[in-house]
Amino acid sequence: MVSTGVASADMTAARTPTGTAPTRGRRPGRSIGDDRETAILATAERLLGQRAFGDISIDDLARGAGISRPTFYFYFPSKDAVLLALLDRVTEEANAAAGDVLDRLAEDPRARWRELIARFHATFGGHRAVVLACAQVRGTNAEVRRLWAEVLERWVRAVEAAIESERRRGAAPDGLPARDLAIALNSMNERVWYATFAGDGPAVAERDVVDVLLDVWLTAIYRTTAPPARPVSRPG
Amino acid sequence: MVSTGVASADMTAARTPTGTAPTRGRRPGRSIGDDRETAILATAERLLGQRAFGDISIDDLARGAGISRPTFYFYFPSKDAVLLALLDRVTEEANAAAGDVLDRLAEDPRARWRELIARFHATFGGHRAVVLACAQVRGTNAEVRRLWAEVLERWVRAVEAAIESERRRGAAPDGLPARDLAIALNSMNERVWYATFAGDGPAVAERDVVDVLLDVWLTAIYRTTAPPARPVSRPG
DNA sequence: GAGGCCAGTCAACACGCCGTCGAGTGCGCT
DNA sequence: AGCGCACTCGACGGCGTGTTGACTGGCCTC
Repeated sequence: MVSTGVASADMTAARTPTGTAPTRGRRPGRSIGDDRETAILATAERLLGQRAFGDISIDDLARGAGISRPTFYFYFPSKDAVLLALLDRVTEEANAAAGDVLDRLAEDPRARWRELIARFHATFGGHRAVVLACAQVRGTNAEVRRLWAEVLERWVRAVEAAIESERRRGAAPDGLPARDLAIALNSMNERVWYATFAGDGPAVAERDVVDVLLDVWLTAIYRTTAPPARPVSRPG
Repeated sequence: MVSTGVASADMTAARTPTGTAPTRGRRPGRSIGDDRETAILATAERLLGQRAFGDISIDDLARGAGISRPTFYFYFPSKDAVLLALLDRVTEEANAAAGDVLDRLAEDPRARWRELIARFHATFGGHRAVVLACAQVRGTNAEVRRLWAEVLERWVRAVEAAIESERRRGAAPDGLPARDLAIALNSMNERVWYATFAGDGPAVAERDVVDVLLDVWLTAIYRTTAPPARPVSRPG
């Protein structure tokens, strides 16, 4: 019943209400607004490293970017929109980092799964302030929740397909529906990383977290921590 | 740097600043204040079923309990303290529901682990509004975060001990440090339940969630979904 | 080169919620 | 009769938010 209503992907674009490309056409190069916008983004990521998202006011963001509070609204419709833009950059980076490792599982399953988890770990760890802030406001902000659900769905589908592929080639046994398994494993990673980066409550040491997650993934998918690289020849 | 400072377990007790038992001594039975207090709690849990915690004002809580806003502060120091009291009741119920199943694992490991997970599921599902609200504000409220970390630590320790016990009796193979494994599995459950109850993003169907979690637990701990009830006789 | 449009800017306002203060009321005990 | 305490609330000050309306200066058109 919170009702977000309209709000769509253009939440980050306050200016140029026309559907055309922003700030392009008349002025070929960068307008002054681009500088301000990136300044706000930079200020936000810097401030997030120092205090919680809720303790950062719009005035802080504006002052940090060298503008007044009303001017902030010229660039972003709300504080949350800034975080959304930051999250967008991180998830894109994560997607790029993941690459096509899942297509090359048969080469060496254990090594490839580890590569996947390690790359996500590196990406999130490199922007932990943003990731933590998003996890914190996901509860209160429908837009962040929606965007996160979208990227998670994408990763779940990729893992689901990979599990099914491994089952088809005989490397992984049948069992849980691949989608359910993919959801459970992705969920585990998310929560474990959060605890590790946040450092509150029971957490796995940052040094060990990739191998711990990998172990659970492998046993859940293959029932062993040493899955075969080539199809097993079934007797009969 | 948010600095909670003093804040301790007495966050829920605003009245009777003396260290003695609250409202006891002069009046033997229940004072009118007890009614108000439970009315606030009941209003909070009811309202949480309708809208998010952040969209509930202290005035809403007060009006719902038939008192004015300032009077609310006589009973609770803040809105968060109400949620904390609610969470306290739920975790106590969960602890009670868990009982001693972990001490009876050897009888029938699969059945006992399933019982444990199913009981937690039932408890959380019965108070999903409270659980969801806590997950949402854990990011912004240090007290909720601390309390949740405490109860999680307790469960992690219990599971860790159970895993080590299963390894000692030869039912479970060695592998990851038991504590890391316990953290990963508990984290998974928390996040998966959250998604299932919240219904946003990729989630396991509520009907299946216990069996999905169970499967991952068993494979991670035993490398099989059918762990032995009695010690295996090792060759040699 | 006069006119206008438009990106960009901010002082000032209205709103909502929060936490507190100080002034009450009525009951029970002395 | 009178003190004390559980309990109550009107009213205030503060903070952060989002909006309004007016202002500047560059560039483009006629």
